[in-house]
Amino acid sequence: MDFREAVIEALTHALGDDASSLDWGRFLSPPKKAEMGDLAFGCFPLAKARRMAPPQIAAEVAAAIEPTGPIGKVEAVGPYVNFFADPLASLNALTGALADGAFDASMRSGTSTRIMVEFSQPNTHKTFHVGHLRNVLLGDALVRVLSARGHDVVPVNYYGDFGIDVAKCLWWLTTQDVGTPPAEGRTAWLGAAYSQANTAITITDEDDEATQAAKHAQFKDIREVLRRMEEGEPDITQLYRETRQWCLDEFADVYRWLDVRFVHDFFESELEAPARAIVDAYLAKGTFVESEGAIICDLEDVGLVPALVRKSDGASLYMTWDLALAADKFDKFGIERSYYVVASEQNLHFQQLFATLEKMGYDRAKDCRHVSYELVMLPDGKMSSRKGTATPFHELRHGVLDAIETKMRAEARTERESWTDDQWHETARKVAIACLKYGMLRAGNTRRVIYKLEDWLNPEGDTGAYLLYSLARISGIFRKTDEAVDLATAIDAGGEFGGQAERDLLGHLGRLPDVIRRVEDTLDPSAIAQFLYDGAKKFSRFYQECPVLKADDDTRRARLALCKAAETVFTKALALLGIEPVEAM
RNA sequence: GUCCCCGUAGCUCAGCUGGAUAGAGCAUCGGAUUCCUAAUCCGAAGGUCACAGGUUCGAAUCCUGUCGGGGAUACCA
Repeated sequence: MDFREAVIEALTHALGDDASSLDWGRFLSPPKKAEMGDLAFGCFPLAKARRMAPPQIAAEVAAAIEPTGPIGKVEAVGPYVNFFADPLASLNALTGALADGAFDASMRSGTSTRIMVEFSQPNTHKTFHVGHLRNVLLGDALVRVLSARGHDVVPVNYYGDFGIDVAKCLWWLTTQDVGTPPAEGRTAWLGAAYSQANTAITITDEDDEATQAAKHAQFKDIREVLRRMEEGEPDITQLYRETRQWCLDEFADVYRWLDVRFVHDFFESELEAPARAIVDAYLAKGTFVESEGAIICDLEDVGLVPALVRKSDGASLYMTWDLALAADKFDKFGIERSYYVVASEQNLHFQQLFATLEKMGYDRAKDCRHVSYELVMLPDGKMSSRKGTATPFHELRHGVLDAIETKMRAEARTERESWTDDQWHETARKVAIACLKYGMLRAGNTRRVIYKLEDWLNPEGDTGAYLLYSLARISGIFRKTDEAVDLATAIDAGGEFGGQAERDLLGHLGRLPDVIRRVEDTLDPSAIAQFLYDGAKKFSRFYQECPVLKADDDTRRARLALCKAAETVFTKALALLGIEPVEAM
């Protein structure tokens, strides 16, 4: 019997009839502070029936319970009855669950669902920058969490690889002296061309009439480039294909470096034909109607402004392609739930999309969810690929890698003396990725992230490096002993095991399944980042206060088992964020 | 105008379905290293939880309103 069950049984016995109608999930929870115990029962709901003040009830209930088995101690504090788990019994329960798979099973949902998660959605011919990183890491973390929950997850990407913005870039390349592209960062190079084209044709208040006319003429040229692309004219098509491939290759390289995978890619360039067909079909059915020369889906009955599905000049828009994409997802992939990881600017777009799909007769529209998150901002405002103010991703990657390797090389450590160059690079890579992923994912989805390179590289405090460091210290302990720890074997004597720091860490480790259950509901993985950081802090305290290898036999065995459990749980939690541990750093 | 998000320590943020003395990191000040990695740990200082009402035995948390910041609001993606 585990601790929680034992507490409920003891309370049921002590409370008699009053216990029958209690909602344990609501009134039985961990206390605010760890030194107050492992589970607390608030006596508030009994106050009316017993016509007594909660603190009085708590005192009576505590006195009526004799601690046995997993329950180590019971005490009343104010209106609460606090239960302390027997440390050794808890330790054995946790290590046992980790060994026999019960822990992993408790992370899984009862039912397995086929879920598609669409994320990243980069545009070719534009700079891939730090802002896009948040989307990739959020989507990837959700894929990992939903998979751990036992779902059949289908991660997909959707490339914006066609349209007027691509034409702007190609127009600039073909009309200006742009030199040759760099060996690395060709996407950023194309993005700069795109940005310069935008600047060139954007009309400002200072422009006189002649300048304005010139800019209009340039815009007409860009439309002409788009027309040539659409008609597949050889010259421009070759340039389009070549530059598009540069971008796709570079995206693939970024995903590989970040260890992010997709099982299917969708391309905007392939959606135009089916998108047109959908609009025609539902126009004929009457689901879509003509309005002011354009075609819309009226959504007034659900309280939304109409969704525009075809412009008055006959062109398609985002909405049109998204309808075709959604139809594809439902019809060809047999998915039950469909998630879209897209910034919060698109909140209305997705409300309209899902409402339109419902009107089109897709029952699954109610199982679509928009995973909305706030943007990554620069200290002085929004990042814009249009204006070219964003830090390209490859710059960030190198900046972080260099800073971390410099930091490591600056301090002597016996662990590193025998490292080969490959080990240096590999460790720096893992630490860099931990910093980036943790830095992005520790903020809640509704929170804006301010990007400041100094903060990302700060070696102290609440960072991904701290998490890896804690884990490296555990590895360090196991490196210095031959004593093997078998989680499946229960420990029968704990010596001095059971101090505050040990009980605190132990209690924390057991909460991971609750955390990931919550993440499936909220689709916000920051709770896992929080869990990891809190856990690392608790471990550091334990590490400081409790010598492991120098302790007496019984104490040492128990503490080693706790270390092994912490290593196992932290590694699982890190993996949910896509972070790999290091043995030493 | 309407809708969405945010407002908690000097700064950046946690705070799970309402419950015990509102918690971390950074920055500031003080302390810890003959001992498993000091990218660490301990302590001090720092709060009218934007404001005003309401619901409740109890509100940072729920409701209403006000103020401030950001975003969206059919022919950009």
